[in-house]
Amino acid sequence: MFSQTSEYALRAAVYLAMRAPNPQTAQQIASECRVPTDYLFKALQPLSRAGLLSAQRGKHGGFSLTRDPSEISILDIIQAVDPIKRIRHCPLGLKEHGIRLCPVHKKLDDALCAIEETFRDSMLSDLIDPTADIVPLCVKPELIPETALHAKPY
Amino acid sequence: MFSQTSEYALRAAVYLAMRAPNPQTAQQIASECRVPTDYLFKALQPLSRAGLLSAQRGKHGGFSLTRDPSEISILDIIQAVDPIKRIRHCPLGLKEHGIRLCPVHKKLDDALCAIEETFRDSMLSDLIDPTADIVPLCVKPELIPETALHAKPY
DNA sequence: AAATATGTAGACATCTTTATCCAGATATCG
DNA sequence: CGATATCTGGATAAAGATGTCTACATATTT
Repeated sequence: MFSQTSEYALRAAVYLAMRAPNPQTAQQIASECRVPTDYLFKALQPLSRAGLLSAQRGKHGGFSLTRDPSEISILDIIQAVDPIKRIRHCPLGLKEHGIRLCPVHKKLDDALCAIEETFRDSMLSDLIDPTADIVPLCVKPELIPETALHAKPY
Repeated sequence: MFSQTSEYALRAAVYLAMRAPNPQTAQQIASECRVPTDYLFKALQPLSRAGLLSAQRGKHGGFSLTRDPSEISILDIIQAVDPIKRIRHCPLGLKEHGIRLCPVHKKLDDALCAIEETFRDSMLSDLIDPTADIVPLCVKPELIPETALHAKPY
């Protein structure tokens, strides 16, 4: 339903949010998020192009979010990587009635619309609430390396 | 988001509902629903196997729904053709906490759940309400051949 | 400037989805 | 029974998604 690429991008974004504002290398992200390292670059490229994250080359480089996690939604990530294709015109391409959708496609589009709205209201910060008893990416709090948690930005 | 195959299957199901209980040939369905004829068979096979429609070979054969359109939901069609894959376990495969989902995947699964519920409540009969000013498949009422509309079952 | 750590980009491989083709099975009609 | 209409199922092709590999560009450190 949601593409593998969006799943990867979302994991990475959440991971970066957890460590914001410190940049994290592709190696780190890939390893913690269980994403194939080489493919991760592909998944992050659209996020970079959309201006959601910045990439820094060279030693102490890596990826970091360009905004506060409270200002980036799941929808931002999804739309950048693998946009939800709303149904705007009749998929049968009939011109008898152009814009208005028949009940079938209206229903399908309603579902897509609902997903958009749900994801629009879900900020990365909501997903990493430290008071919750489960932290994202299915890693227990005590498994997150102290060094990473308390790292200072360069 | 939804596969092409489900879209085709849904179109066919709605078309059959509009003409129920008369069987319609793949040719008719394909032509009216704008589905590649040869591919239509593939799309309908899972519906047939799920017992949602029955296929009759030979002259005056064709496909027909096995239940009243008011008792077949969009979800029935979707699940038969291209099931919605709910997120039941952590996609990262970590065993630290098995069943309960972290906030990220919980959110994604909530969206999938909402789709299921919406589609579960949408019956084919709802989509072909003759009092609506738009009939499904984006064909105007007057474009539906009289012969088809008033055909009697064999 | 050289060495090293990192992201970028394009080529390629593999798998899945979508689409096409065709020989065969089966039902109806005359 | 023979001819015709129709669905079935398997082979194959084309396109897109996913995954891997490698040469290269750029930033940091010494």
